[in-house]
Amino acid sequence: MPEGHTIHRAALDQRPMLVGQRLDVSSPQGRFLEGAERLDGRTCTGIEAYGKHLLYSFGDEALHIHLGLFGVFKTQKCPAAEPKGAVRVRMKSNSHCVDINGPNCCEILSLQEKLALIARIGPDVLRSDADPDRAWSRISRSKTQIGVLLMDQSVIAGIGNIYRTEILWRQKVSPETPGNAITRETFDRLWSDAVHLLKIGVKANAIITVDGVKKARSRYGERVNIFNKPNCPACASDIRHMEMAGRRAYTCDTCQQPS
DNA sequence: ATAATATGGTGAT
DNA sequence: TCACCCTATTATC
Repeated sequence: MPEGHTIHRAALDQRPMLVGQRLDVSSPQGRFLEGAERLDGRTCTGIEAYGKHLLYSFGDEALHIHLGLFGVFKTQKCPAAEPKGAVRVRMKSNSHCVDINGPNCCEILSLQEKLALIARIGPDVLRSDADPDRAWSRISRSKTQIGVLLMDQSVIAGIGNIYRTEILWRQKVSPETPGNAITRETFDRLWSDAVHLLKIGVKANAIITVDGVKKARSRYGERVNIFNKPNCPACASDIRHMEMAGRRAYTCDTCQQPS
């Protein structure tokens, strides 16, 4: 589930459930007992997403959540059901209960640590305050392949493995193109398409990169163009895949040119 | 039914 | 380079 759209969607969903209320915070699984005790009974003052990170503010301190590969948020109305699975954190307001299972990262940050985290994350395509020039300056000066750069959260935040593959295919750019061979015009297209697609992702609460598809049926299915697919929907060529930034990237050598 | 795989990133080795 | 986090879907029998 978790590329940037999932986290921004969670922020939108959970704000009205938690913000402005005193929360009962616990760790049913037991691996966040100290942190839960520290936050228990305090008022949640805001929820903000930065790339794939979610920050629940409690005054100056913040609960920092990163879902990793298989962490999940589960929300329900009160009264809450028994915790299901390994619930690291449960936060209950008067009205709702939010459970977080299997996060990669679950910690309390001081104000200073929170600012440091935000500072090391690149511009987030889903944030209106994002500055694409920061990403452009990194990309245009780098010999690293664009497929690697798009996955580097310090260069550009929010894009994950599926969006990387799909954005490059839609914009007909080979993932193996060096960053410094990307023109400003091409970069602008990549950035705009990322913004466009992740916004759709927030709305649908799913990754959809095929124009005209509205609903998510299965995980891939008709929702993506070439990710995990054998053939290109545009030209029917074989889709080639390679390891890039530690994950499998896909490309169509006919449709996607180096630059 | 059970097994394999992955939309991610950190910290140890 | 690898273990970890331990969910959800997909693949295989």
